[in-house]
Amino acid sequence: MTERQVKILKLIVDEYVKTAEPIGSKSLAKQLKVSSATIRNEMSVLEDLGYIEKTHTSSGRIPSEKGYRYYIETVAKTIEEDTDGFFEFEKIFSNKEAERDIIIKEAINLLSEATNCTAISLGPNAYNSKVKKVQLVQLSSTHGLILVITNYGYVESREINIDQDMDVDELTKVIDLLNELLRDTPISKVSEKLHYEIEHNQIKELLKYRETIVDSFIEAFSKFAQSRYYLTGQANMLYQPEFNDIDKLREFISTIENKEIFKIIDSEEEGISVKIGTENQVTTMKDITVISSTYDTQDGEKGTVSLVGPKRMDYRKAIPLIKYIAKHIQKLYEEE
Amino acid sequence: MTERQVKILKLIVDEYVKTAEPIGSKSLAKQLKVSSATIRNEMSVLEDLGYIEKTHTSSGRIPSEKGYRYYIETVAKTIEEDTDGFFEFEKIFSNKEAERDIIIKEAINLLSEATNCTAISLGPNAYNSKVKKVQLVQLSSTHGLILVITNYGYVESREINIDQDMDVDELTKVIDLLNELLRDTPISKVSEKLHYEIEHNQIKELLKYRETIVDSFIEAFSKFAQSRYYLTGQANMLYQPEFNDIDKLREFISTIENKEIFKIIDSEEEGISVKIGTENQVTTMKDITVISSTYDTQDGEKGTVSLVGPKRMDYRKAIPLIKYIAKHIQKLYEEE
DNA sequence: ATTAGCAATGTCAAGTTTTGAGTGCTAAAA
DNA sequence: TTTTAGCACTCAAAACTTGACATTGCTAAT
Repeated sequence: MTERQVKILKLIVDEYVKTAEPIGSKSLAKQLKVSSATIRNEMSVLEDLGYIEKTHTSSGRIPSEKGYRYYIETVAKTIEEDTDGFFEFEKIFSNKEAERDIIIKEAINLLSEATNCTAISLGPNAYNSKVKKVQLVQLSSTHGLILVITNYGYVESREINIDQDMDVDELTKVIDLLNELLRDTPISKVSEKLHYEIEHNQIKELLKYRETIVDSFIEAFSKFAQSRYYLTGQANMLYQPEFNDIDKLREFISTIENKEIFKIIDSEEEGISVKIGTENQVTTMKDITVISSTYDTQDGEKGTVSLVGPKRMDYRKAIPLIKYIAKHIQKLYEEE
Repeated sequence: MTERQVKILKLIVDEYVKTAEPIGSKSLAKQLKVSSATIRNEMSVLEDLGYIEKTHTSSGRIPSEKGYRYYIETVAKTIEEDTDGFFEFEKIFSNKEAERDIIIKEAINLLSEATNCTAISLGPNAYNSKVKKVQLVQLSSTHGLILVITNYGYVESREINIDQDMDVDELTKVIDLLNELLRDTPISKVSEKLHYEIEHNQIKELLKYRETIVDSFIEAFSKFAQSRYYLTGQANMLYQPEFNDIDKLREFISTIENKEIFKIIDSEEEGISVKIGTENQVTTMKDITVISSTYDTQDGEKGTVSLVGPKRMDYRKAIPLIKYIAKHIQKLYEEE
């Protein structure tokens, strides 16, 4: 590919991303100061090489998947440090007061709005997080609140009734025992461990409260099991011209709701990954691009930030943005 | 209106709800065992009375807003105790283990699915709930977790750093003090109260921790301020034929996202309310029906369950359903 | 009061024409 | 050798035409 051909490919991608219309030779001629005939010749070469394609014999060209791929590899990567216009995001991440989960949600919301795509945050698989502390807070003589706190600082609560025949001091002892027993136990192992201990009668005290306290704890733990994800902005996609066809939209939404994207997002790949169209193995996503970036928590866990949208996506904006967000979420975990 | 005319109106509504197509005289003739000409005469009367209308000169009839209104007042109200087919809902509400919020969410999800409309739950305005307890849980020598628990059992948490120069015993005292000071204070008044006490130097101890603890508390409180609502099922609306026109859909979604419906839902009306089309004062909702029902909590607070969808809605199903759900949510509060 | 019959009306789907943006090729110009 | 002007050709999208169809309103007969 000559330098000029690269330039033309670049322009085609940029323009097509903006307008969603096939690009003709005339419009490029103006920008490159050559005649449209010259552009046509070059386009013909680019088409033979597979970087662009026609929607029909006499239409302008649109980028092919290979074209996007090339664009991303060469063009987008060179501008990755361009964090201009990230002002709104800076504001979100510089808020030292707010809780991490809230900050992440806000960033994901803004990401979706800024790109008109669906944004997804897949938190570190909470199922693997560990118990830091369990606690009983007494609310009244008959009510209490069981709290479970993990090493990521997540809190789950369950209300319980305190029967009259329960002695508060004794309850406290049980909690202390549970704390001792469960500290640093992965959430996924809690249920197993409790049942084991109870069955082997190691802790007679627990038995007495089986029905109430222990079961409530297990309930609270199981909430963590649903891995923490946050998905937003399907409605923003309404404004993408590719979804003027409502059936496409329906298909897309149902793909998302069926959790099919998670197969793609939840991959093992490190760092940033861009899957364009058929590069996603799922057939319903042949016109969809998924960009995701992983981040590491302090504990060797991984989380993911992803963006799902049409192939015709503003990669130039989206890729640096996702890198930026992943980096900052990771920072949030480091500061802990 | 003669009895037969009522019968025809009823059939038109039922049929139109099912098919979304204008109803002609022929199809009704079969069911009523009279000729189509007779039906046409009757239809003509119904049209003069304003209960039905034509989409164009030679089309079948569709119900007008007045027609729906009549249908709801007479037909739907008589079948309100019909709780057949609520099996799935019974299952959700009979789960005594799950937390109230979870049950409500599940019910709202199912409501949206069962009706293909958007469902909204507007919880009792948490801003009016009261502080039941504040608590500090120490996680490590340098970290703590501040917890605020309200009379509805909601928990909000904020992590804080514990500086070395903070004495843990002293911290506990501060918490005790805060507990004493804030118990039963409406959330909305907390910030005000704290600032007042601090400025008037009533509690010198607080001053010292202003930056960290007190501010963290205020943060945690402010989370309650966003009144708790849960909105779901916009995607289900994709399957309503009225939204085959994507612009209508866009308009609808943006109405919802702009929180305009809350103006309508959050009304003072008691019990169930059905607003059809232009009965909603918002112009963008002239083709939309909103059904809502309030429920009471034990504390004289009110919550709302609502359903937003096209005017052509299955009122026969939706109205009893919403009544049923509101009733059961109210029960959840009573059992507390 | 009901019905059969029929002209009139407007939608929808299918087919046709027109328009215009865009291409590919060729031959001349640079 | 590269670039360009010119022109015939292609196809999609928009505009228009047509005919089939459902449905109405009316009239006159039952």
